[in-house]
Amino acid sequence: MPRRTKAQAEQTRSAIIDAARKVFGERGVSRTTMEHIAIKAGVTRGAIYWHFANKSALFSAMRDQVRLPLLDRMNTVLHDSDGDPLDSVEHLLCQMLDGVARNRRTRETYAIMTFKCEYVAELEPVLAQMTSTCQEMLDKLEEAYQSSATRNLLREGMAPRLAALETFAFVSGLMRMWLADGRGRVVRKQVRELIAAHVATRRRT
Amino acid sequence: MPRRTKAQAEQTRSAIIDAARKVFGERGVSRTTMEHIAIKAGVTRGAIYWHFANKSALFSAMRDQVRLPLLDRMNTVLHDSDGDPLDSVEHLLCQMLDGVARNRRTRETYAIMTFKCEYVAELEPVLAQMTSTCQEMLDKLEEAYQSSATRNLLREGMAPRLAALETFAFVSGLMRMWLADGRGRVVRKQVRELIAAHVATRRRT
DNA sequence: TTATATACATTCATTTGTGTATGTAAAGGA
DNA sequence: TCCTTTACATACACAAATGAATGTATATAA
Repeated sequence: MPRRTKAQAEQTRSAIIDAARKVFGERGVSRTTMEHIAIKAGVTRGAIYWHFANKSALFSAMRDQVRLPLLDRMNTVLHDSDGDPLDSVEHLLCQMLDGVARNRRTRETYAIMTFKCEYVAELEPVLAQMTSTCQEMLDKLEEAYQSSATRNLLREGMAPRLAALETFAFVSGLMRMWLADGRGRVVRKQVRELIAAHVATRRRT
Repeated sequence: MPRRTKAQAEQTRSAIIDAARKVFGERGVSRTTMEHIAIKAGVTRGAIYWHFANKSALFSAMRDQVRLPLLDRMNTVLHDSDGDPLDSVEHLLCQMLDGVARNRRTRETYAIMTFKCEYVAELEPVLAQMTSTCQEMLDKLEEAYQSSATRNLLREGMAPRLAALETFAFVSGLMRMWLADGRGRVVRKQVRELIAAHVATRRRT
């Protein structure tokens, strides 16, 4: 095997991440071996250990591929303070679910993070990080609801903080249902309606 | 070690399950060894293999300790057709979250099922079972909302099916948040209000 | 009372995975 | 052109972990 150029190396690196995502999805994170990933990627374990310190580093790399774009979108969508904040919330939720629906990489990664890994030991910090991301989104949501309350757009008697918590619980659960739905399509076809219905409960009548 | 009587055997069996729950919670399911469990339970692996075929059988036994009671409560609470169905729903949701809050066994088991196990291979059927349980609850919820619509108690323009799906997503996410909250108490203190607020969005004004 | 099944403990063979160490050939810089 | 570094492949040592096999003493049924 000749030594590869830098561009080729970058390509194998991403091939390794792709392979990891597939195998993680099939066998679960803890049951997949570096060897499994190597075979799927068409390299040897040596190559993987060259690019990543260990399995959890590889896991993190995979996760970052979807985490960072999400953070971007969250900030973008919830921060255009011109229109109706409730529209922004609805738009964000649709974007999030749409991203999962349309982008295979995103979908598979979320499925792994939800059903195919254990948040202990080296992955415990990941859980903490997720918690802080959630906290951030919670705050953003509360802001949006607060802002819509100020503009007299929020349903009366609805506390922004509680509304934000409820919305967050809703998307969190919805995402989970979507992923678990498999080929059932029970949830997937109605996602848009569901989100609209949810946000509608926030709108002043 | 003398041979134990049947009652004693039953006691060791449940001690093994208790130990498994603890170790699963600490190290995650796939990283816990039969040896770990055995040590925690004060027995040897031989004892565990006598009572359970393997780790996933042990996992199932642990799970059944909380799953079966839940099914009972679901049927009980959502089936007393005298009162306001919306009250029944609210009561059920409170019961579910309360169960997790009050009963350590329930709480730890749910935490394991949510964050500390991978639904692949032998645990794949577990996921399928969970899906069917969810389906059942969804149907029950839809029934309740349908019934409250018939009695003119449901908010106008709210479709029972969508409302049920949204409620389910809500509890599902709420449970997850509750479990992830750890000692933060951000969510836990407001659970009752949250549930009340959620069900309030269903009530006709 | 005796035989048998029970409820474990102990031991063993085998597999499997990890991390590292070492090998290697070509890329890239001087 | 030559030397160093890169990007891997190969090989090795070590540490679990599993499940089965075997041992054993006693409940328990007949």
